[in-house]
Amino acid sequence: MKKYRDIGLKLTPQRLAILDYLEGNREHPSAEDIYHAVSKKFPTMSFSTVYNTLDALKKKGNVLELTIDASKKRFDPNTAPHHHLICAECKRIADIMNVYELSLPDDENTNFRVIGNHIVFYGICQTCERKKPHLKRREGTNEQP
Amino acid sequence: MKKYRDIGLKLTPQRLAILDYLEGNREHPSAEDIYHAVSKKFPTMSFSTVYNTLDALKKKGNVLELTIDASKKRFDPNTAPHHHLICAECKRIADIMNVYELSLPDDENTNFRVIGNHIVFYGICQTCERKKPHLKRREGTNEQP
DNA sequence: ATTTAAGTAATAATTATTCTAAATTGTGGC
DNA sequence: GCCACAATTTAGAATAATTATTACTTAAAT
Repeated sequence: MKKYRDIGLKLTPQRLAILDYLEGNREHPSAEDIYHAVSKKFPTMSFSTVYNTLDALKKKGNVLELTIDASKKRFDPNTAPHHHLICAECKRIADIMNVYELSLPDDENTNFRVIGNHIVFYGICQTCERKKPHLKRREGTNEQP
Repeated sequence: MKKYRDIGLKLTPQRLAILDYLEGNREHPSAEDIYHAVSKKFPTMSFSTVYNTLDALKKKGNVLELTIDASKKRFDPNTAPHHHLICAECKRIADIMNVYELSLPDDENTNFRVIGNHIVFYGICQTCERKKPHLKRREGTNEQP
C-alpha cells in the first residue's frame, strides 16, 4: 500500500490510524472490524469516517472492496491481483496469490468488455472442520455455484 | 430445476408462483425482483414468503444464492456448476458455462478442505458502454480484485 | 497567519434482510 | 371427502449494514 501522503488524500490522524491498521493486514476486515480496532486508539472515531476513508481509498485504488461474504463488505489493502478462499462456516478469508489464466470464449462473452476477474474458492477451514467433525458435509450451505 | 412436488416441500400457490417465475430465468433476480414479479399475480405476497421460499429452495439445492452484487443477494435457479460475468455499471449478470480447471497449489491451501469455486468476471455490458462512451474507463470502480 | 476546501462525527435515513406472532392452509391418514 | 396439525403465509416490527445530512473542525495552500 502506498504510504500516506503519496496517496493524494488529505492526511488526518484518523486516516493514519486506519491506514496503519490496514497496512499489511491480511484478514479482510469489515468496516466494523476496522471501526473497533481503530476506536481503541481513537475513541472519537465514527463509522462515517471509516466508510468515508474506505471509500476514498477505494477510489484511489488503494483498497479493494470484496463482495464475498454475503453478510457484509470486506476490505483488502492488498491490491495486487489475487483470488480468495473463504470458509463457508466462519467466513474467514485467505488470499490465493496463484495466477490463473482465464480467457473467456467468444461465444460466452455476451458483448461485455471484460476488465477483470476474481475467483472465490469455498471450503471449510481447519478450525471449523474440527468443531463440526462429520456433520454438515453439504446441504444447502452457503454459496458455491 | 426439479418440478414442484419432487422438491419435497409443501406446495402452496405462492411457492408455485415463485417457482414459475424462477423456472428458466437467467436474470439472477434479487428478492425484490421476485417479490415484484410475483406480487402482480399475488397481491398479498409478502417479502417473508419470498425469503422463506428462497431459503427452502436453497437448502434443497434448487437455487443458488449469489454473492456478486455488493448491494444485494441475487438468486440463480441454474444449479449446474457455472460462473458469472457482471457489468460493473448496471450489475447485469450473465452466465458463463465454460468449464475451468482450477486446482489450488498445496502451498496456497491454508488447511482448508476446498469444496468448490466460483469465478466472477467483471466487465461493462454493451448497453452501459454506449451510454458512457469513453468516460469512466477506470478509477475506483466497483470491485475487481 | 488566514483562508478554504476537505474531513470528521453525531445522527438521521435508507435498504436489505431477518424475526415474530397470529391467522391460514396443504397434506397424509382415516 | 374430512380432520388434525404441522408447515406456511402474512403484516409488521426489528436488526444490521450502509449511506446521507449537516454543523463543526482542521490540514494545507496561499
